[in-house]
Amino acid sequence: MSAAAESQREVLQVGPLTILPDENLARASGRALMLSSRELRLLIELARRADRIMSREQLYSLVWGRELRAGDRSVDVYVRKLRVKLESALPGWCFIHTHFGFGYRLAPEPSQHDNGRFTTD
Amino acid sequence: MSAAAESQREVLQVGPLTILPDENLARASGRALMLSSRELRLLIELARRADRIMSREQLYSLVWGRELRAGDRSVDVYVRKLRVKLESALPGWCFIHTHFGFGYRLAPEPSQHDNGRFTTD
DNA sequence: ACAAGTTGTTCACGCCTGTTTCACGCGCGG
DNA sequence: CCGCGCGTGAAACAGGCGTGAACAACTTGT
Repeated sequence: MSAAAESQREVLQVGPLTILPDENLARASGRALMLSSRELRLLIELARRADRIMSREQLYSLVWGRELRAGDRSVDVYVRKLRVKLESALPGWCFIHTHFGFGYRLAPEPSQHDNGRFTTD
Repeated sequence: MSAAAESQREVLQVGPLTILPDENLARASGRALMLSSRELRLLIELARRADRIMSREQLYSLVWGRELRAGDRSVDVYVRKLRVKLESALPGWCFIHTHFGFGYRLAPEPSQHDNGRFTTD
């Protein structure tokens, strides 16, 4: 890889999360996360479409590279693995939000998930 | 993703509300709302005819895809659910207005509950 | 090649959310 | 004051999703 390719390196910033796909690495407030290959890949694909709802079919296709079979819960399982590690690394933050019947959405939010209740005082 | 496909996407703007039917998502001042399938669908159909009075029969037909049966209060129930979540996300705004005997109308208005209402105990 | 640890996949149980329906009471309009 | 439309809470039901664990596949060290 040349210096030109280096300058193109993708850097995904999601709140206190920094994801470097080309380095196979994600950092939480600077500290490297210990993610497996699939976990990181899922986080990357979620982060590339941050704040957008991604269906299980889309995520499976992006991460596993093939079509999701009916009844396959792989995405759910890896979403959980990610949630556990992210919660462990950044307590008080909520990143992966479930949209019932649709899929998941990545967005950095404080644990108070009372969607839109602000004290403007 | 081409620019052509992107330009076809429906975007409904209702005051501080942004509704993206193709993404199954609605935002309040940029923040994603947590709406169920039916709630979102109802909001979409209301927003597509914003500022127009929609009868329960019309709304039910658009959202549920079949004819409203006599005595069915489903539309009322979901209007309430939407009102609660919208009020929670955007305090001080009133979006769904009741037209007695006719139906509902979606329009962004500041909540002006100071017009002559007092508690006489 | 074998053992041990790690990662990936599948399964089943049950909670929790969403949907439908019902009932009660208030309010609007006549 | 009366009647019906509407607001509202909650029960009942269904199924999507969270979760732990067993099992398989892969990696690493000796």
